[in-house]
Amino acid sequence: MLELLLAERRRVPAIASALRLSAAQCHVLRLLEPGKPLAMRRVAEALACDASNITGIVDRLEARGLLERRAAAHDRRVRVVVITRRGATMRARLLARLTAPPPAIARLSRGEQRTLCTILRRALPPSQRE
Amino acid sequence: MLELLLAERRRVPAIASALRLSAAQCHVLRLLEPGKPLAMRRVAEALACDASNITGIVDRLEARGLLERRAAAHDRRVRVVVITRRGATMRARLLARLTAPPPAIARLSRGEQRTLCTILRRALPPSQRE
DNA sequence: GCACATGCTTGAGGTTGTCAAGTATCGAGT
DNA sequence: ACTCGATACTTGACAACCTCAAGCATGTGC
Repeated sequence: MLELLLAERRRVPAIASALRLSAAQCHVLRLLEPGKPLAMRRVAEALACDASNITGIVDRLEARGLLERRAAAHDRRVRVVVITRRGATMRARLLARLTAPPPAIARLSRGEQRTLCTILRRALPPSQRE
Repeated sequence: MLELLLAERRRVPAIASALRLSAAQCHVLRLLEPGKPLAMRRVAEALACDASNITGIVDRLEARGLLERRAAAHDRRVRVVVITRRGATMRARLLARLTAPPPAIARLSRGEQRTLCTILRRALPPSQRE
């Protein structure tokens, strides 16, 4: 019944292409809080895809100067990824558009939005609460 | 805030690959109610992508015997797509899994599920109500 | 030190997506 | 009837994403 709501799925690629990004690149940028390096392994887990995939995605983001690869101090096998200044401003623009309520939500009343929020928050596993 | 809930996005590809399908192929199958031919143009609109894309997707679904291309009676330019018997059973299995409540929803109480339903239903444009 | 696991990269192969160009058909205006 | 423009589909070239298998460097446990 409500899986129809997943028609919202089109929104992410649309926002992405407006910023000259792809959906996968958006997810990586979203993960990278400025100043917080992240091992590529963690990125692969977050995207739930093969590690070899991340190599290419990070390659393209790095080529555009949005992030950097660095060596990890504790383990020389792992490469961490850090967002650059340019990447951070891009990320801010991205997040602004992602969190802007889509038209489907805007159609709801203020009260409905609030109850929707609290219900959905309860549906999230406790680890992911922000 | 609740765009985090779109982490559910991973569910469709997962269900798809379990049935040896891809996400795009799932969407096409979902569109094709048995006995109701659909012009490829309409499929492209529903998927919000280029028409040339549909050619390949339909090619692969047709090669697996899940649907058929036919000529349209009223306009010889258009090709309509019809789901086959095999495609219909595949579609039934697909829909069963898609509409099954994901774990995030199952965590909610019965009453919360009901109010969630009614709110989301109001968020859908009236044309899409089922 | 050795065997094994782990993190990343590379290469091949398949699917999805874009765009541009081409063919066939339709519809309207002349 | 004829032409012109729009529409429906296909094809080809190219890029991105995805998986798998293989390879290299590094850590870890015996």
